[in-house]
Amino acid sequence: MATMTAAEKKAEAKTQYNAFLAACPSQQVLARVSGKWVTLVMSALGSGPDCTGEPRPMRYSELARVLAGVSPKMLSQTLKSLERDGLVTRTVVATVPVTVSYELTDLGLSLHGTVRQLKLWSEAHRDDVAAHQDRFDARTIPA
Amino acid sequence: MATMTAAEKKAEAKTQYNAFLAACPSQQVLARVSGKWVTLVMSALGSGPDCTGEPRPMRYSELARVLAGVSPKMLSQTLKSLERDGLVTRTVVATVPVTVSYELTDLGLSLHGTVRQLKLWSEAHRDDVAAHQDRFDARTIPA
DNA sequence: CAGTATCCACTTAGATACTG
DNA sequence: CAGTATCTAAGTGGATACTG
Repeated sequence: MATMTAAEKKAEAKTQYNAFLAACPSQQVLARVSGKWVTLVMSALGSGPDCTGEPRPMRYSELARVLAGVSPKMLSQTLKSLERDGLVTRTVVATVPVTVSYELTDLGLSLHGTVRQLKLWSEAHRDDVAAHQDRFDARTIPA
Repeated sequence: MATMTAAEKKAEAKTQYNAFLAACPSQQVLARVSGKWVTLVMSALGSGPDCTGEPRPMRYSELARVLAGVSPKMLSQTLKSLERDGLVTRTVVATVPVTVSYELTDLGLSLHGTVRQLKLWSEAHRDDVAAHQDRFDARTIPA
């Protein structure tokens, strides 16, 4: 039906693009890393509670304390996805009550290192960005 | 009122944490970069339509064509936020009808380079991650 | 051409309460 | 201690129609 051709072509183009999007490596990492808590969990695990130390394993409750404000749901969800991706290990010690500790894998550590690069960029350019924002807002809002 | 103390302490801790979160540089870049279209726009502008060329300016409609499936709303919104952050420039040429072109700034180019690192990590480790996911799912789902 | 305006759908995160 | 279950709020992206 010729009447559908335009819409069909559009839909098809979009499907193809979504496929490309889904396959795009940078999109995948970005999606993984951009969850609200994932970088914070990885930071805690990768640099200690104060983000300035050595990588070390931490327990669930310790993470919950360090990441003040995280709900059990989000912490659990975040840790599970990181475990699924092979970025952290989950170790259960059969004490009573049970003890669970989480630790970055080598893979997780390497991603942490890469994300650190982004962080360094941010620290290096945050003033730049803020200045641009101010100028932009000054030009657009007051009108 | 003593009955509110626990809730108050919790709220305060959360406020403090949100402040930390807001101040955390890596969170800021992540938030900026993780919009669905921002890396795609930056890629198009930074590597040409096929992601393998040189940085060059592109027009609104050209971006809309290359990023098949993007709505005018999202493209406009994405470009505006990138412009606000000083990552792209918006140039209006007073032809008729009007012509607008967008181009990465040096700042935008440098962020593009940093994000490229993430992309390289992803390409290097995607099989690793997929393998972990498969093993994880195999262990958890079939139970 | 280069957007803006409006309305809707979906995903994501948080609060809260309960369990092995 | 280490979570799970449920419900709700909020933010984010999409479809569509219209404008300077």
